[in-house]
Amino acid sequence: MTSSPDLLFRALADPTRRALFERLCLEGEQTVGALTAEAGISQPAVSKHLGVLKQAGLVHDRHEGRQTHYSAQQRALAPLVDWTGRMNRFWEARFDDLEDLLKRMDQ
Amino acid sequence: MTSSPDLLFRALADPTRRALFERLCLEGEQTVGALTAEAGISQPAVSKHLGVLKQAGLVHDRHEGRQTHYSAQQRALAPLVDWTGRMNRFWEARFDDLEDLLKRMDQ
DNA sequence: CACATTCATAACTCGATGGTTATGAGAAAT
DNA sequence: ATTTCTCATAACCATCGAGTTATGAATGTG
Repeated sequence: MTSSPDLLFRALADPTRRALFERLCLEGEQTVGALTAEAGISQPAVSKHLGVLKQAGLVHDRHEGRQTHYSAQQRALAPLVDWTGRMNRFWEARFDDLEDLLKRMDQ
Repeated sequence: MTSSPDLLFRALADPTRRALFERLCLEGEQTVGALTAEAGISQPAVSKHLGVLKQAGLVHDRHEGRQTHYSAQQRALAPLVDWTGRMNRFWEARFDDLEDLLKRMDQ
């Protein structure tokens, strides 16, 4: 039972994969060939990385003729944002508590 | 030159490590012994994970007598939040462009 | 001092993972 | 029909990483 943040963190842990995702985010849809041209690794390696990203829901593929276009699915980052939010909420909560404490001590 | 988000993603990619960090975030400072008691793995394994988290700046350790207390450094998540923000900003930008386009088409 | 406790490090094992080359499937071009 | 192009998959290899046990260093305790 691999939870949702787990797949995301694992997929984005690899720098090559993150670079691919960033390119798709910043430059929009790209073919495998275009991605391979700048990735510095072989085409099969790129395809495998794209497969991992796809399984994590981070990218979407569209087949057109004999080439495949990949695009970023930024919505998939939501669980990641939620997670960091949950981890920070408690920091803020404690901060608020501290503020309250200081206020009460001040009176 | 491992960049900042890289260390963070890699550190948080492991579920055991993420669980440790979550515990420190939610329950506050803990000794290695306390963490080991619930981690389901050996003490050396926990120590190693804490070492990785520490190197990523996600936790801070405080030595007191013969035990070490670890606590979460939630501020370290900032680069991660920034990164997701950068990846999403473009999504919003495109969304805005689309909205603009639709408005212009409407007139 | 001798012993116990707490943690970190060393040495090792083993499965996961990222890379490669080879090849096949499908679509386009000649 | 044959060839070419684009991508995915298979098979393999090397490295990495997470776990283990064993042990040492440092601190407290009898």
